[in-house]
Amino acid sequence: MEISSHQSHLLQQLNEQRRQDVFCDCSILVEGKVFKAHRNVLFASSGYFKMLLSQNSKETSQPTTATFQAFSPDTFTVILDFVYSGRLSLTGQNVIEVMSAASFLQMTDVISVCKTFIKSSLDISEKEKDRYFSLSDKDAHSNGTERPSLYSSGWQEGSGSPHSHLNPEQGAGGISGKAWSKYHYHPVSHRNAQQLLAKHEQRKDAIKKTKHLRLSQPSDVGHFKSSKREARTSDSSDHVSQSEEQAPVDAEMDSTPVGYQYGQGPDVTSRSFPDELPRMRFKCPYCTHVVKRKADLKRHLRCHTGERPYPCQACGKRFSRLDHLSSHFRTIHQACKLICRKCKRHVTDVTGHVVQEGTRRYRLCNECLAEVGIDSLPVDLEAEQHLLSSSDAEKESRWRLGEDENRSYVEIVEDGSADLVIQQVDDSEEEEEKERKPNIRQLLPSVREADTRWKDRINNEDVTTGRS
DNA sequence: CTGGGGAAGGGGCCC
DNA sequence: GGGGCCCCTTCCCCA
Repeated sequence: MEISSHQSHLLQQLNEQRRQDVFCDCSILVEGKVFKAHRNVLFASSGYFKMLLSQNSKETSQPTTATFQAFSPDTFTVILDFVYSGRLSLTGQNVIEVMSAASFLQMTDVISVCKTFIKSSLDISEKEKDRYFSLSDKDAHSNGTERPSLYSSGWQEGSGSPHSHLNPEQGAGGISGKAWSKYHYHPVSHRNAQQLLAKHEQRKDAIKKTKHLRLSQPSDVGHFKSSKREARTSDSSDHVSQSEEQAPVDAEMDSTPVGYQYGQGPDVTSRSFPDELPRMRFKCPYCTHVVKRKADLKRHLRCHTGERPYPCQACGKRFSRLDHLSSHFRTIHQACKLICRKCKRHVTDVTGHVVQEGTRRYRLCNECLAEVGIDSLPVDLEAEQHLLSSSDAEKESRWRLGEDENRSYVEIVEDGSADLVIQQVDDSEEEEEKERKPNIRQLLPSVREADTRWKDRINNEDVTTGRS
């Protein structure tokens, strides 16, 4: 017999304990503000905390503290409230930052909901846009910076609204479509929209600089990095929107944080400015980037969603693009570069050998090999490649490029957010440590030791052999 | 502290 | 539309 109210009651009790600071064994410092929480709850809710707390599990008697500057206290309040209530208070103004924080904290459900929220707001924007264009130009121009079409959806989850502690599919399905009518919207001004973007950019910078934390940032946050080009694009568009304030359509395109072109076809702006823009342009809904091809937009979107559907079979590192994975695999795991790692000289299969260190492979010339006196096993790539056709050597190598895994991954993760989930792989290779356990070097000196053991050995060998 | 090199990642574009 | 290549920038590590 199940008592349906038990879960919510339990959560309520935990939330109450949190508010009264009862049994709280974890302090989170966010830009100077201290949040109290329970380790168990954080562990169960966030991949990031799971990672952190599992590293600290041996010291359970000590209260755990974590420090963040990658997001604001307000944002963390939203996150923490969600953790303890299952209710996510999203608005058009905080959604980017919440998503960014959720990405940092590896809370895939929250990311999914944020993405759905943004996508749904696109629908709203589209409808509003239609209504907007149906209005007279006079109205549009008289509005100045406050454009009715610039609706971003504010969303407060109601009592009966979808619970966020559900899988991404449920989350997406529950919010879009019919359920969307449950949420109310409020207009966001042009200025707010720009502030939203600017704030997001600041947060991205902040996330980049979070290395001072006891825990450095998870690698998956990296997808929020913005390229210079993007920044330039953003700058230029800001300039346009400011200098051409009288051109509503253009300004709208530049300032709207959520564009209209999310897989919907050519940009409406090409209708207004046929001479200035190519006929087919696809605008990123998350930034001001515009591409010519839909496929390029799809590819570009991965840098916002953090989707990394291409895992490396050798080290588990995930990539957003297959060609990046291929490049990584060739460079790191196949020792394709015919250069001695130590002396940097060109080597061939005759003058050098491939050495395997963990999952990493590289080449050493025979001389350096002798110097090092390596007990790492030289890898006989020839024997391996003998089994392979030259064209498909890569895919058929001992480590495959993850076709099967990739397929299943894509099937499972249709919204791409689950790539933030920490995989439990017992390969302890250094890159993997960097990727999934970014703070482990600081928390576990032994890892650092293992990291440098190889270099120390080489150095020692240099000393003993009288070479420098 | 700084410069160089490697790796990663993003965009353009061709096939 | 996907795969792949090339180019570029950024970040990180190391000497």
